[in-house]
Amino acid sequence: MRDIRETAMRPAQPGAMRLETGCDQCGARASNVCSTLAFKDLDRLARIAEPMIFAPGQSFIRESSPAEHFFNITSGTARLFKMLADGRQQITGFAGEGHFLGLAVPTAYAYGAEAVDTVRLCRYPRQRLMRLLAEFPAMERRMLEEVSNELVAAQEQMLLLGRKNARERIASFLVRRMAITPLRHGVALPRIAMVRLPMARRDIGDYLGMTIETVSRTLGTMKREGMIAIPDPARIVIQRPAALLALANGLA
Amino acid sequence: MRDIRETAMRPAQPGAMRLETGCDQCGARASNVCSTLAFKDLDRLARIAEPMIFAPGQSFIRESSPAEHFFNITSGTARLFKMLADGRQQITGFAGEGHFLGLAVPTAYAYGAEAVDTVRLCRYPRQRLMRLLAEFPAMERRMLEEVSNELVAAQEQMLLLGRKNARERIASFLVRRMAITPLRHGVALPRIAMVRLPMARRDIGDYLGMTIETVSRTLGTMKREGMIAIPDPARIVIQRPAALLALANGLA
DNA sequence: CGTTGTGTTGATATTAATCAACAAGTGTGG
DNA sequence: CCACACTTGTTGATTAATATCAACACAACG
Repeated sequence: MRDIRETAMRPAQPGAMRLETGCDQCGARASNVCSTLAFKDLDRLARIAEPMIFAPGQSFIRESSPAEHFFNITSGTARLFKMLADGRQQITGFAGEGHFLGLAVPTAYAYGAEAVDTVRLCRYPRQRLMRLLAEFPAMERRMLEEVSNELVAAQEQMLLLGRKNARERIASFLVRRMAITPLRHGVALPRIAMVRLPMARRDIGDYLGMTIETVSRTLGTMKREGMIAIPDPARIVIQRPAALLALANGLA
Repeated sequence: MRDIRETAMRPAQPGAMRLETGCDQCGARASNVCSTLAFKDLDRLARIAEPMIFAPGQSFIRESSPAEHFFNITSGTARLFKMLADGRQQITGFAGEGHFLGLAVPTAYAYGAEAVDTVRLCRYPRQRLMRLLAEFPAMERRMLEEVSNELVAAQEQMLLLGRKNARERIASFLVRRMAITPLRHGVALPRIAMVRLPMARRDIGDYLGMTIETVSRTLGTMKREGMIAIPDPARIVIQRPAALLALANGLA
């Protein structure tokens, strides 16, 4: 693990500086920590960051362990999960580039985290980061915004888990993923979209509250209906986005 | 709706003042907005508060409507819910005395809110409150804390909805409610506890992702097993708290 | 070239939903 | 005051959806 390098980008507005953290090792960048920090603050933040890299399957947060660190993913996808004693697992979310982990944890982590594919991230000692944060109200506001977004997503997921059937769950998942996939020109609903699924069927099931068999069967049915195509298990082509969206919202 | 009255309590620490908001009309108090505001700040906050009262069943937040207000419940219980077009409903949480509503909403409310029993609350114009907040970092931190707690609860609920069976869901619900009921001396797990359920079976079902029939049947089974007693539909006596807790965590 | 992991598909079991009936409580109007 | 409608909760019978158990195809890998 080598030194972190911080980059000051061209100011979006006069007097404002965009923060970008990354690491020499992986070359990745995350630019969503805070948008209004002074140059010297960037420096102080970067100085306490520890860049790390994790292979697929590696765990980097253990549920219920003391929350000593704060994480900022720079590339790859991680699964965040809660477990029951008998091994039943619920994935509460997937965290990708730019996501924060360890925000909503007063003392102990409320969930575990594992790398889905190769994950690069920057780790910050929690105490030191918190002391820094206290000095930068803008950063605190950015964190509130981030946690709020997560909460909205969590509420949406509760609706899915509590009230949607298998087809609607898969459709909702694909629609959400479609939004995550970077779209050219920011078009909201392209005629045909490709969704990448870096996670295994097991993870999709544990995220949507169903078994791998039901995930597979439901995808198979949609494929037979011409709603989607599956060139390989990790890629889904959305052939009828409008129909999928309607299904996701229980309108079909 | 009359004037709001603000009360300055004896300072917990020198220089710190505890905030308490309430309304003359209902007499209720909520003292958890912020614990470290100067006296003049209390005054400014209280000046923009609008005390309101809602009868059982009344709606005071409509899903997807512009988030123009921020709410602080002073007494009673409200249900927060999301709906699908065909009427399926998921209650994302119950909000009681001291809870904040409308925090995690950038532009539009992500959920609707209705009074379960008689609800008294203080409403704050969002814009004006936000301007005030910007001046009080302590308050912003308190909000982050609140949203974080909600997020942790939401993740716990995802585990429940995605992976627990009917018995485990009901057990988890009762255990959670048990924690909410104020306990004398703060004892964590009393030998016998009483849980009040101000909400109807319909609401419990919509919260736990099951039908009213399954809620009723599951409670009936637990009663027959001697795990709980049901003096009337709105009160549950926990007769074997340890067994209930084990069941809630999937250990039975 | 066997081994292992992943995804798919089929047959069966199980859980909870649905449909239905009814009891008890509540409010209304005559 | 009673008759009535209406709501809520409970329980029973049946159905439907998904889980479970099982087999197998296929790719990756030593």
